[in-house]
Amino acid sequence: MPRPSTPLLSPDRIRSVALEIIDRDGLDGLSMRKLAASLGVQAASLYGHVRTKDQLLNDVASSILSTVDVSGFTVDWREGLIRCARSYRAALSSHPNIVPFLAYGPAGRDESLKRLDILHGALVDAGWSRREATMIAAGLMYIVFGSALSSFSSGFSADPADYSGRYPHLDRAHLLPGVARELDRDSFELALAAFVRGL
Amino acid sequence: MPRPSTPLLSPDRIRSVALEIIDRDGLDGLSMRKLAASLGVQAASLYGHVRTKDQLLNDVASSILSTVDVSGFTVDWREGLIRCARSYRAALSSHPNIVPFLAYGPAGRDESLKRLDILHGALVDAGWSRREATMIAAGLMYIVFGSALSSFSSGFSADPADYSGRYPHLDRAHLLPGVARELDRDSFELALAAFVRGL
DNA sequence: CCGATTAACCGAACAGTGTTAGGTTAACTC
DNA sequence: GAGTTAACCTAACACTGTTCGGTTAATCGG
Repeated sequence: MPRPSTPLLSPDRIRSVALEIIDRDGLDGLSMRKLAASLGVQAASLYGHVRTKDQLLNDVASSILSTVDVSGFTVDWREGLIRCARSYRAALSSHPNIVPFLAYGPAGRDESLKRLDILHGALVDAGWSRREATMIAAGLMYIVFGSALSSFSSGFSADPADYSGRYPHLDRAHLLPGVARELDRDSFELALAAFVRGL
Repeated sequence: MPRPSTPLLSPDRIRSVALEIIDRDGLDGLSMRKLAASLGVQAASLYGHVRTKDQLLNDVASSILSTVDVSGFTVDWREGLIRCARSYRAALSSHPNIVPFLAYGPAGRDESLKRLDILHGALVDAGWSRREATMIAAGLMYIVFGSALSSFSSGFSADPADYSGRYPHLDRAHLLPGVARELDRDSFELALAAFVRGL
């Protein structure tokens, strides 16, 4: 195929289809050839619009992080922290398969830094020292990313035989998958509430 | 080379050299061929001792998690939580490059479940309901894994130009790499203390 | 002590990966 | 209408994890 009359590809379309594949098939399920096929194109053509796969994943991640809302600091800083954390978690947990990728790179994504900047400023305005503000923001991210990994409750087997006898206190762990979603949410809320209250 | 007089490979040696490579070259720096070369052997030979690369990584991860100490619950549960979390973090932060791998799989690693079982049991003994114990353990893992990702302070650039102007409150973020280690530790301690105090 | 079996390693290959170089043609610009 | 640019292509490179079939040494049974 030579140059088509109307372009088949655009950075936006590439990103959005890439995210669809990641959501459906997981992070390892995304290959440049597969992505190209979904776009009706050959793999090499992608490189006219995207510098590298890693960069593409960064862009996808940024587009997700850009939905995070940190505008809730008008009330008070505790409530602001809680709203910010909830928004972060909501963004990540709607695309859980990309979270392992976030675990790799530095947090130097622009969308992430912008929100961190606002968070940091609001905490300083509320009377915390700069160093304290940094640590509090870090702690909040620990809880957000830790819960987004959700390598906890959703990682349990549905087979009772995997636990009975071997782990005396986990004899009901096989029930976890059925309620993993709400348990994850409740665990997040508990951790968040305890953290903010304990500050 | 035919069968050598004394075997060159053993699961232990493979695991230990694999971990060396991961610590030195990162998670992506480990390939079966490179691992084999470091062991003075061809890649195919590894498969007589290891089922698959994924399984090998799981074994390496388990060997790290097996160093986590959860025996500190004799005092009281708050102190027990703190000691357990510190031990977990120490284990992970001494091999940070393997943490992204942990973000992938389910938490169904035996070494992890054994310690979770003890933690859960101790919390129930301390008077928490089973559900509360599960959520508290989850929250603790959030903080441990979130901080182990350390995609926070160690992910900042050392170039002031990356921040000045663009992020008004992060104008000293370029100083972070120099103090990242202690700042990460202090942030972890702050988050941990706040979480436990807030329960 | 000898024969059969098993264990440990190797070479070569397969299918798949990200990425690049060079070619072809349509659309746009002057 | 000629020249340039942009968008796609085919083909290839150097990798990846993994498997198959072969070769030889160590080990075990009689």
